[in-house]
Amino acid sequence: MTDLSSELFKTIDPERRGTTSEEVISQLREMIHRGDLRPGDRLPPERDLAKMLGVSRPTLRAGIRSLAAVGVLQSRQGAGTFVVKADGPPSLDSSPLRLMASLHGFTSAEMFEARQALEMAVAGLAAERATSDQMASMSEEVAGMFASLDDPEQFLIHDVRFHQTVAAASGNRILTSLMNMVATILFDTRIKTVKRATDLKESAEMHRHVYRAIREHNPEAARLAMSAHLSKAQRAWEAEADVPDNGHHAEEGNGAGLAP
Amino acid sequence: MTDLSSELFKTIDPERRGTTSEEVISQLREMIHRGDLRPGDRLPPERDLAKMLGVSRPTLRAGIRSLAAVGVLQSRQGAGTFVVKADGPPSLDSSPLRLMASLHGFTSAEMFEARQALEMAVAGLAAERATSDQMASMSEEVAGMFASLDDPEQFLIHDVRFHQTVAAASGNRILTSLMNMVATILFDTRIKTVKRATDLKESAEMHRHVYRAIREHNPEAARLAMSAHLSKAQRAWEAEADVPDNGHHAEEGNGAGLAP
DNA sequence: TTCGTTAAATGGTTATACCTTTGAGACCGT
DNA sequence: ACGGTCTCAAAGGTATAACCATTTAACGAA
Repeated sequence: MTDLSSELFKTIDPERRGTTSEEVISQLREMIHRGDLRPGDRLPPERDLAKMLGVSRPTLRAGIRSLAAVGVLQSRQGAGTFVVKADGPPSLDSSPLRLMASLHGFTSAEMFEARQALEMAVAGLAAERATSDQMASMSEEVAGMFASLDDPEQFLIHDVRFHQTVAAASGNRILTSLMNMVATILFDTRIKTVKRATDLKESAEMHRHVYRAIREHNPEAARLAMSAHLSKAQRAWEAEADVPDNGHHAEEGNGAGLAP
Repeated sequence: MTDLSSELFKTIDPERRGTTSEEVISQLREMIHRGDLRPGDRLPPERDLAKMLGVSRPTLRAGIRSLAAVGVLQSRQGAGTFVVKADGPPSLDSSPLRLMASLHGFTSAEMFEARQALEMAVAGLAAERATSDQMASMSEEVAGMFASLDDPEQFLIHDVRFHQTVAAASGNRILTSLMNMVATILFDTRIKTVKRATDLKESAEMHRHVYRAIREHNPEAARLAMSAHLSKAQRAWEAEADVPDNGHHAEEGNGAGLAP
């Protein structure tokens, strides 16, 4: 089975029973899966844990570091190593995606499109499930946008919070995580675009349309409103950044790079 | 700006200029962003690279390990450390998501829903952009399914390949990666379900509907066909696994856990 | 030429020592 | 008795050095 899996997917060889540090990773993952380690828990000191697992401290540290790199563990010098706290919306680290964007030369257009797809899905679900509290939060953020038409930075804060509220209202934390992952990467870009934005009012209006569709429990309308909003945002960015629309799967260099 | 970002997103403190190993990670990321390191390239030996960066070998290894954990680098004993090759569809490691599923108690329902949303988006895009070659591949896989109605494992292979072909045809590698990430997690589940599947013919038919919609360049039809297919698949799994449908955002324990 | 052997290169592991930060308890002054 | 400061143990971070295991390729014998 696992062999079949490795043929079809490029998975990172689980349970290879090969290197020692991979064994450590497996052990720690087991502890988490079994529930021995719960969010917020503190791991035993490295020196002790190393003895328990029968490995040297550097090897243990290698395993811990791998888990820390993917956002599962977090080490604080002098304090200890903790299982990451699960408060609020869970968040996947976006640096892997960021690196992959550099490696494969992802274009901003692709990023925007991915975000649009995710936000549309999330908006549709939110229209089906949003609680009145969540809708109230959305309304507040929209109001905040209208109140910050002359303060781009403040506007952006309400903007982001609105989208996160919608995501939360979707009730699907996986889609929420993925959306945040992509949105985080586009954030740096947005903060620059918004600075000189001249159409904040229109943007606020479009957010209001999304909110209304969700309030009306109209998924399709919510999807369309969200789509329109993001398309507009993308066009605004492209116009400002002077980036030619080079089709969908651009394979030329990364002229429209993502990193500053 | 970065401060603002850390308030809104839970990002892993970039550029903290704090610990040495983080500095190493930044350096390596810079090299990749700048293009000094390209996919498939081999890094200098650890001993040399450590001297170049002015750090000790364990510290350098810590940085390398972090990057390897997120799938950017890959070390092979005796051979060297390489920047991951970018052939075929790029793939994000799914273990972070897997771990997060355990930590937060994600339900299979959420996983299915996320997959459905991603596959729908991808199918819609594929209907707009699929080349004739890609459509030919899809057709082949569908034919393969019909030819394997009595061989569940073989059927599943064609099934997976069909979905990957559709994803590739979407022209969006980010959505493709995210989709694979979620699909990988559900794979183990599916391989068990399919074994005793009695409705392979119906499943093949539904795949054919997706294919036809894409061939007709009808995005909406493709989305709906894909949605129908996955809904059916989910219901089949739920029925077989005897998992009660506990609403959308189930917050009770993880009775319908993902790991075996 | 071809195949097997061997040796150098390279990542993986261990051991040990020391530094830096953290956090809490002891201590002292008010 | 209260509060602030100090000190020190604990814990993670880094460095050095040595050795192991695997891979690769060069080398030599058939």
